[in-house]
Amino acid sequence: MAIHEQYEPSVVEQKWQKRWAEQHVFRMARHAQRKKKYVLEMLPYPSGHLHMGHVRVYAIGDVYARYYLMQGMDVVHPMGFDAFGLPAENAAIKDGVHPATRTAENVATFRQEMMAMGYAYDWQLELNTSQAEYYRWNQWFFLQMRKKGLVYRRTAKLNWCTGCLTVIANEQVVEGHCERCDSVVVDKEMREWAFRITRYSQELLDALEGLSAWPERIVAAQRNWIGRSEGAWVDFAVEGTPHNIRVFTTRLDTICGCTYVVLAPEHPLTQSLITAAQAEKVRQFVEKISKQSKVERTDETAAKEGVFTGAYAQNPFTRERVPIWLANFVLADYGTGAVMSVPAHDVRDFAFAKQYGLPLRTVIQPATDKALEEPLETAFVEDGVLANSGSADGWTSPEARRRWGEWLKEQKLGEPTVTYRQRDWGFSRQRYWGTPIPVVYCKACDPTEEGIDLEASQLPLLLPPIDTQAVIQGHGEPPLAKVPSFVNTTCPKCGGPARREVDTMDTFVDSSWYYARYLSPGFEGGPFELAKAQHYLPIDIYVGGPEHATMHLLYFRFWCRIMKLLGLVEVEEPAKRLITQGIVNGSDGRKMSKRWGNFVPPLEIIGKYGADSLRLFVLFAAPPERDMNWNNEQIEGTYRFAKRIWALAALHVEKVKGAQWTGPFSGTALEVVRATHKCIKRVTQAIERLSFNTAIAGAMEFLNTLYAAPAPHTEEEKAAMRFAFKSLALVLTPFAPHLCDEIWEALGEEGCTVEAAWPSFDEALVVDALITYVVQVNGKLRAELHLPVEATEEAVCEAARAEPKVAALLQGKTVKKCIFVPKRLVNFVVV
RNA sequence: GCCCAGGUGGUGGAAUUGGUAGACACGCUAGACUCAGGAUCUAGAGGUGGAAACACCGUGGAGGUUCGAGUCCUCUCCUGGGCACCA
Repeated sequence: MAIHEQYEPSVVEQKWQKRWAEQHVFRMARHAQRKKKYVLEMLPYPSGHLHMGHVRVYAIGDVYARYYLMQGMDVVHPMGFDAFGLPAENAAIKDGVHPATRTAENVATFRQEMMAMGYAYDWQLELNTSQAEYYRWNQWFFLQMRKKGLVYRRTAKLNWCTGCLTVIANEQVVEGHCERCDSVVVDKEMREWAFRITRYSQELLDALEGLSAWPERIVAAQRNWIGRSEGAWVDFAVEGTPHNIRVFTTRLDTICGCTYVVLAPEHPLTQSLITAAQAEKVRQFVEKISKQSKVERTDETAAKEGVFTGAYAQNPFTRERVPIWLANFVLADYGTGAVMSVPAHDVRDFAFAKQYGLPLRTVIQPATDKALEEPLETAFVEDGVLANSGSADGWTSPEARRRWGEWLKEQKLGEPTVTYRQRDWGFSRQRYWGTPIPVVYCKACDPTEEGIDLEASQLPLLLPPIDTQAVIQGHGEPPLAKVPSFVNTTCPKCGGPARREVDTMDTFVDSSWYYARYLSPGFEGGPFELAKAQHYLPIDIYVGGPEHATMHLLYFRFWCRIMKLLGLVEVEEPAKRLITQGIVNGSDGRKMSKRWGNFVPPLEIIGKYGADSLRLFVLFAAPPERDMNWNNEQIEGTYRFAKRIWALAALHVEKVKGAQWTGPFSGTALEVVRATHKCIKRVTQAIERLSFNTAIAGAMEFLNTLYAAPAPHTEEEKAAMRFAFKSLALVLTPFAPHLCDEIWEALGEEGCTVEAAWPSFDEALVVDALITYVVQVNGKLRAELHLPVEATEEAVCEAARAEPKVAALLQGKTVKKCIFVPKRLVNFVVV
């Protein structure tokens, strides 16, 4: 369309989307000799349609992809689909449509809607995790990791989601509910497969230090999640038996104040400790607790309950005899499943001791203040100075922990140690629509069901075709168990009859390494081409939601280490810089959802205002990392901005497109040139510091200046205006690419904006000829001066004093001091 | 309880290093154009007082440092998020 016609976004946008695709503008290695830049947004699950959250993340990534292209880099910017997963399977339960069919439809829709947004993707790199050419490498990784002892099968009380009807990982449980579907999560004793991510707990923690370009909140969330805790284990001998109770404590300094020990009811020693007198009480207690779910048990408001076992242990420090109790608040799977209780110096122990009438002993006194008042009204939990602790009296808490830790080790009674809150990553899912686990069970070769690995040559192990309605029913049984042709197989070892594993893998496995596969998506000789990975990794900028802080973002850091261990990559950390975008809420501030009737489909907005205006809106309304609300009036505002650019271009472009001016600019032309340089500087720096909203504001301000400028008449003025429009098209193209390319073309320029160089600015022209000086008297604003840039300090102060208002205030006073800030202000300090 | 973000007009948000608080935009008001509405353009606008000039007050609250504080320090309140009977 011609620029003098009315602005019609759909026409402009389709034209340029087609042209970009035809000319392969965004193809990886199009300029292979350039420095690489890998810009990536987290790959989406293809649900029905793109929503505003997607529009926002991809718009953020797109700004950088286009910006770095123009900065002369070889930009990789791929997109793909996290296509396995529950929603498609849940839909199949309802309507019997095979997940593969539905997923294919959804992928097509997603791709089409993304294209309508004009994102700068290299679609040649597209990948789909539900395709065998992708998931076969999940299976390959599984086999490699098994060889390294990083995968194992275990029986445990697992998190069973009552909605998804599958086991889920610890990371996916939020306050006792499923992170995905919000259903209640219950305990279920099951066998499952797990990755030994805890082997890397310390490394994952240490390396957080190096992630300086990750948001602090994500780093902090991971640190919390890993939950490193320094302390010591100590063995308490059980009186009259050969057993020891091993406790874990972070407060070894308080050990002389230990007046009882407590075991988790599930502790392996529990049964052997019970005395006849207490047997019935203990049995009832254990039964009661075993019926409670993890959620009930770990609810802090729940009553602390316990029971005396009848047995005693010996404190290895004081040689005292202390009773052994069981209690609901002691967790079997943290530390050693047993604690030493020091009621005087631990809030929880204090409450428990009061409740059951157990004794307290104060062994720590505040370092500075006077001694604690007895009896204690609350536990004193801070570090201090030891008391009532024999020869250790007077030591400080840290000193006691260190010295006693050494002593324990010498005596072989204990040892300083570190525990972590993080658990191994259980990845078995009792679902169909995921990667089959390449393992079989053979009664003859593998009686304990550890699983026998397939040979690498037997991969991929394909998901079998199924009668959807018969197999996917949502009853909580693994659907694959209902497919005899899949289940029944032969043992790779003995050739006898065997059964296949029927669980599939967590989809977080898929997203743990996809970023490496993008670089060579069709590669068949391994998960990816090593040379490509070496050249393009790590990801330079990774954009995605903060909700993945302790799930995907932790798993993919783990997996990167696995890939390094396997010699596949050289880097340890997958992503240098992380940007976590805020949520797009509805206009009422609530989560955008059909339920609240505040849902705005992007496609509708594209149809009404165009993709450029939508991109401008999501980037202008708030800084990328902050939450924002959709606003029907603000989108009108960005649309108006787009129309104003178009209208002014229509007015001038034809007249100025051939204008040439080599000499220095002057008069109104110079003002236009200065405004242009100012705009380039502002936008460039704003992009660099992730402040896209102010980048757009800078362009808006520039446009307002151009509106206010007189229409160009002379060749000089025309050349200045041409320069202004060229620059505007270049700096705004990361935000509104279609519109900018149209203007670029109307100006008679070749190709498209992303193939042009990012404009540079002249620092000398960024400063106005006249500087506004603020004149203060005692720090209060009293006058404004407009003086030439070259005015000296003396001249400025002189002019300031001459201002009538200032002169009046200085009348009869002594100027103690005169503060001069170049190009900014003068402040007279008077008394 | 611990950790992380935040708190600025009617609204979304600006304010690299302490230096004109409120850029830019929405909404609003007035005017122009129009038969009219919409669109568009022009102008106005933190609050209080005042016809105006102008004055005073103003970045959750209280102190402090400084010629000068949204910005730095101390304490405190509130909102959102993460972790947690974690020994």
